[in-house]
Amino acid sequence: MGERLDIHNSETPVLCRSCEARHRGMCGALKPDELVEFARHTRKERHEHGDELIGDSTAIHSYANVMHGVVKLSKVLEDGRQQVVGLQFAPDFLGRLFGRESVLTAEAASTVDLCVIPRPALEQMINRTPALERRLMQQTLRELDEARDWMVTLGRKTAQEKVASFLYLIAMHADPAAEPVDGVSFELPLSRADIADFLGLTIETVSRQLTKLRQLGVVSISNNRTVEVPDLEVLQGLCG
Amino acid sequence: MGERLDIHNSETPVLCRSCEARHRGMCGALKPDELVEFARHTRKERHEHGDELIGDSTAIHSYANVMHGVVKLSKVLEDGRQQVVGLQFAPDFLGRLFGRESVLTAEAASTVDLCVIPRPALEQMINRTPALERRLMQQTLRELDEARDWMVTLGRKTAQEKVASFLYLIAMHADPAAEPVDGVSFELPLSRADIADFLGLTIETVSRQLTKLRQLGVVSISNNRTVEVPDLEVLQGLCG
DNA sequence: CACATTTTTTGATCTGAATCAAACCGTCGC
DNA sequence: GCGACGGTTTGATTCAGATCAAAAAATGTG
Repeated sequence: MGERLDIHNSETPVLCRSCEARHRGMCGALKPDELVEFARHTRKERHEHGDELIGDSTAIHSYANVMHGVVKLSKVLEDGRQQVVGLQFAPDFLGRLFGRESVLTAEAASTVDLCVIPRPALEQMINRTPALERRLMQQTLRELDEARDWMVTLGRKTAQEKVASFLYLIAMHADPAAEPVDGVSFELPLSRADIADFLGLTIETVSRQLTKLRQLGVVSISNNRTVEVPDLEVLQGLCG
Repeated sequence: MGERLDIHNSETPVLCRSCEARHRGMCGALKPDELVEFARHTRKERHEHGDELIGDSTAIHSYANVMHGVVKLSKVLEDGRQQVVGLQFAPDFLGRLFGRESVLTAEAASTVDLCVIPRPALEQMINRTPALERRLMQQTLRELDEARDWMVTLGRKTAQEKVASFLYLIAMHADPAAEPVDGVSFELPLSRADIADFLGLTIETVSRQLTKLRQLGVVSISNNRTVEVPDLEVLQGLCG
């Protein structure tokens, strides 16, 4: 667990020092010299809300770490029906390893800072650094767990439970340290339309359920975006 | 692609010679001597339809390859609502790598043959054999892709499309070589109740939609289990 | 084989969420 | 300040799929 010993090492690239990926993300697997090598290939990119980061069926030329913001992963049926299949927060890894082309669309749900690395550079690094591959494996397994949890929500929960589950998910990501006992406050990273696409509902139903949760005193919402949850345990109780 | 050159090598363990995992599964990553080493730790197990292979919230002591049959992965909410979150066919890998305890239930959906390996043995092998870890990574990524595809089905498709998608999924697994142009015939590995839990529907709705597909001439079903699809392309067209 | 049990199908009715429609509310530019 | 415009909320109605109920078919059993 001595991974942080080198934080004050002058060799650590400046940009990496405050990066979440360095601590909790994939770069935590890298030794100082490996990190320097890694940073030689990366570039920082800022994207605004709505920007498409990866297009469906486009060739995969690069990967990235989410440094800040929220990325929305989604799929669409030919007739336009859309389903959000994942949300990525800092310090998640972005991109489909070993894939020929992307099978989904990635879009900036908020202002997003990415640390982008070209595909060949990362793949060489993975081949040389087992610890890095292991980290990425663990993140992939976590994403699989999350996807399966969400399948339960999509397949078996009521609209009310879905909306509560969504708020709970965001609350936990906004403040991962929060105990369910505490109250928390956070900004919704998604519009009602995106929330609906995440939950397999319509905009109207999402709105109605939010209203209902407000009436129950489970949450209060200001400016359509700022959510306050006085008691996370109550919210959790409504998740089904 | 010379992986099969050693098939006639007398060193290849007898049980492995006809095993799908040896060819398309994780054991394809092993060199002959590694395979021998691997086989020293494994045991073959047969389970009957309905047997619980892994219990929710139980410690993970071993992993396995599915040699034959279908395994159903599912999750339940406290009040008993159930969602099937995955199906594993030969030669899929079974078990949550690096996890402390299982977050789901695995159950034999048919008679299932497993090649079981104790957790420490596999983990040591992974640490010594990068190619093995890579294979498992690829399988995990594939499972993640499948989970996300299924999220679209659960969140955005109609009952008819869900049932068609399920039949199409099974048809493709029953005969992976089949072109969508051909017709195929296969046995359903799941009961109506399991299908309903997979699709987020009720038994009655599944039954009604199957009847409707039969009336449309898209499938014909005998003995409740044997399905014939005269034209896979038509079925695919109904998947949404 | 007859009988009991489980699984599946079919039918009638109900309901939660979708759809259709309109009002409301920032906020942005002029 | 005003109107225009996207996003959100609220209301009325419809409908797909759930629920309740029972018949029919498959499966097991002495």
